[in-house]
Amino acid sequence: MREAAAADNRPYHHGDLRRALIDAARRLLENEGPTALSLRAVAREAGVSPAAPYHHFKDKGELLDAVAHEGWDLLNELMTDARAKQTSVRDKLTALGVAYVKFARDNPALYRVMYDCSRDKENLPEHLHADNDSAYCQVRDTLVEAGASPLDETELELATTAAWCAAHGLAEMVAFKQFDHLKVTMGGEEAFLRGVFEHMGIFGHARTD
Amino acid sequence: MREAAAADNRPYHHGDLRRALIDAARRLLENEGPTALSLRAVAREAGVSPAAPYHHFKDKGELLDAVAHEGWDLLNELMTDARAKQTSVRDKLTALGVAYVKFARDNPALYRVMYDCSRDKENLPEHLHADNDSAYCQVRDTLVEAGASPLDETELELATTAAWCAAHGLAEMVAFKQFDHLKVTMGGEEAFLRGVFEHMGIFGHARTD
DNA sequence: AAGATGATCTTTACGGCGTCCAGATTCAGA
DNA sequence: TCTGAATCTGGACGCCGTAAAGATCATCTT
Repeated sequence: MREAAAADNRPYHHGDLRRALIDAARRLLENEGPTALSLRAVAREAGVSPAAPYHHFKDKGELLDAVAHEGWDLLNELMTDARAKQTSVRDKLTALGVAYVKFARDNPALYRVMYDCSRDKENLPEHLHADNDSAYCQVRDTLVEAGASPLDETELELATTAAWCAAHGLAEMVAFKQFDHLKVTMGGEEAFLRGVFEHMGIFGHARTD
Repeated sequence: MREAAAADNRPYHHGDLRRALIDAARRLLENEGPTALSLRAVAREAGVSPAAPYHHFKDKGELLDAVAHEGWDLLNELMTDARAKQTSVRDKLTALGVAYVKFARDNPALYRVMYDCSRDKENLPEHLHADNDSAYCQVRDTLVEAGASPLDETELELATTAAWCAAHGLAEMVAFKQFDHLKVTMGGEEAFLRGVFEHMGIFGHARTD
């Protein structure tokens, strides 16, 4: 049986160290925050030497990219679920926005890694627009679904982008605790989030003016 | 003549090192990007030993706070000017938003420092809400100025926050070059920015529905 | 005027970081 | 079984943030 004991399968040499490193990174991220996420700490957490990760990632940035990718995958799943639970288009859009912000609230450190922060990357990963189930594409498709007025390509991209900006901005402000008091004044987080989105362009296409 | 040569006045000991350090930091930030902004590099740039800054700042974070504060001051000035140039309330709001995003585009590294990034601060500085000429207060006051419908306190704060989120989200997406192509399709940056803001809640108060 | 005082700056040092390199170990195919 | 490649370790380098101890210099007291 080798070492394929129970849950952890490490088929050869160390095992799937790449996987183990990503998991260790996410564990550290949750428990210690983004600043604690050094390559050495990840290796330590995974139980290997500081140089071991270099056989699986070109450098620290590539490990963070891998972690970020899993973050995006998780976000996409949550948004897919949130969208599927609603029937009306308007509710779908709101649910997408609320799910986005809640994800950022529940995984602030992971969210930060997803948007780079601290490295000086200049671009977001390409899969955000490419993958069909990506957050971006889901918002865009829902806007198409709404399509009372037939939107041209530029207008559609503009609306999607606007919604994304709104959600991202709100997510960061929530992370910075910019309005914990508003949440209570307005009767809970859900109501608050809906209130902000009402103010913003997620529903821009549905405006009557 | 000592060292009080020509333009640079260092009246005693070294001179106003605190000022020199902040300037050096901003210079590095512009020329080398945020990752290059180490405390040692700043000291080097200012021509002092690595430990010298500790007589003027508690730690690296406090230096960054000082740099960030100047960034906010600059942003506030730009927004004051932009607002003053317009007469109609609607134009004022748009001008505020456009000025905000342009500031972030022109000073991406500084903008990052202002929103922390990389340290795990959990809050934004308090002066953002306290100072009367702050970006936040200017948007809020302009919304009050608009005040066709009398807004209650919560509603006002909500609208201001929504506008801030929108602008911040857009600013970050612009920094990530998420739609350089949209800018050209829509005939320039100005038109693009206005287009996005049209989609968002800066004008939420003016909606007819 | 002279000496004391305290602020400012330098030197040195420590541990942690990202990364590279040389060697050891282990797997896979001939 | 032998060989070569993949994987991991140990050690090293230069950078980082920060602390402590000594040097320098403006200012204050007398």
